[in-house]
Amino acid sequence: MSLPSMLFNALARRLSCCFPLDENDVRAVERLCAVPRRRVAARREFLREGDRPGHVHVLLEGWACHQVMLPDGRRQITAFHLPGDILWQPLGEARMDFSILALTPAIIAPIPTSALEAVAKAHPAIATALALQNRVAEAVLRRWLVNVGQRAAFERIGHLFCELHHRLHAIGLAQGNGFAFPVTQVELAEATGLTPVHVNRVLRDMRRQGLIDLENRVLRILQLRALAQHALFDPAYLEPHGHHSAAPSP
Amino acid sequence: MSLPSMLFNALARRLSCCFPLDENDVRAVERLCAVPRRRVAARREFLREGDRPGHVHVLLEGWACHQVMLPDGRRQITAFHLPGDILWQPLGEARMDFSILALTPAIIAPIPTSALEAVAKAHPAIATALALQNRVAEAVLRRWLVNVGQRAAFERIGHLFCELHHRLHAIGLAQGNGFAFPVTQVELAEATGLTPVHVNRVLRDMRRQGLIDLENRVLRILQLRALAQHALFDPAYLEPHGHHSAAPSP
DNA sequence: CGACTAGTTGAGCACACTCAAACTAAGTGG
DNA sequence: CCACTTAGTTTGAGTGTGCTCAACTAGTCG
Repeated sequence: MSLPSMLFNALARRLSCCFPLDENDVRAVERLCAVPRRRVAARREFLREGDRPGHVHVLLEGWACHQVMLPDGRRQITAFHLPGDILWQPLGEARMDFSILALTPAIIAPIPTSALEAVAKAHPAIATALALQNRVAEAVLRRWLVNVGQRAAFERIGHLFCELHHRLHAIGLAQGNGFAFPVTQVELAEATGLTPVHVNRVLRDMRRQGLIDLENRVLRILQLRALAQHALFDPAYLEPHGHHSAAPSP
Repeated sequence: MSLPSMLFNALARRLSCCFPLDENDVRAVERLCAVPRRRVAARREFLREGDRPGHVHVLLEGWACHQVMLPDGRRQITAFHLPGDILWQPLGEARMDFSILALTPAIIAPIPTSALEAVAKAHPAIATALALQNRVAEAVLRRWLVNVGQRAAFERIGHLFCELHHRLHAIGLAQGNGFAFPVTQVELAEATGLTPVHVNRVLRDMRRQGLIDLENRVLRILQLRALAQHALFDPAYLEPHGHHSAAPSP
């Protein structure tokens, strides 16, 4: 709890979850974000597969997601992003292999790649934090694959709820066990590889079991321990510090 | 075809698929790999979830895979790795969130992190190639999620075959449309989120349709175009050069 | 030769899908 | 202000893809 109170900048707050930053680092991050912001409406796809954006895109406010569309219209959401997350970082000639969509009205900081590189060079702690954040994002993606590949519908949704709660809590956006949850059931289905109808039924079951309470875009996890246990959620993959939260499988 | 004939080093060959290396770079990569090799038997899990290995692990010969095990024994393969791939790169205090298993007898080069960093600093092309390889690995992971989340069994397996053919071809390990394929049906099932029984039936159908020929650990794709079309395979995500191989969805 | 691993096939079942129809809430325009 | 639209959620009924359980074959190795 109680993040250092000076951390009003979303990126600095997020990075200091990955690696400790001193006041100097934090100020450098804040300066980095002092660029003309880009405001994006909810449900707008503001970066597209095939694009080659010239800036590092940092999400300062709101939720966003990564998605891949198949030619026949099927759609897979491959990541949810929260304030402080880096949505895309240009690298060489590489094109984006997915699109980015805002899930709420969002505020983006488009940072010149050169500026980020300069700051990373001058502040090793920031460079480390950025690399670790990237590593965690990859671990989350891997976990989603495990989810969709191995788990039943109930577990998939439960695991996703636990993951989001954990991440929101880390950046101070979860009051207790409740938090704003702007994801529709259709999007939840596209993220978990299920159909919207089935997602609805699973949510109904979770409510009946008293595990969650979800209405008006607010999700409250009533029995976090039970939900995590049922979904086989182990937050170790979200911690880049090398602490072990639980013993791995025997 | 015809890779530069001097590229006998698997890592150099792989990296030069991502970004052009000159002779100097190639020699630096070769020196980097001049460390005591680690030989691993087939089916040995040689790096485990929770470990914090001190070296960069490069696969020089053979196949390997990443896998995540759930406490109840379910297992998801999250990546296949081919010669020249980087299996794991230490970063800060981060622990591995998956295990690495050899699928054939394999040869690994454990490279000190500091040595790799020094070479990357002295050879910007190598640094770029490494970053791009990493980016491609992430794109492959994302595609696997799309596969398992959105595609039917036939498409999943077809897509995987197309991906592996493409990657093997790039490093010169596919003669025509045939290549050594050491993956068992059980492993194929664990990679695609299916059961071994169902994988078997899908393979039977593919054979009956004359799409593939798989026996004695050799896979031959008889109708690459047809298979790619049926599996909605678009290799754009495997190319870090920014070329567009096909138009994205309309 | 027995033990083990990998692959193959059959029969029956179930989890999640499809199709279809209400229903609610919020926004829009006449 | 109310009809109308649209997006999101909810429920029912029937279906099918892929799963489970089980048995059997073929190859390999000690």
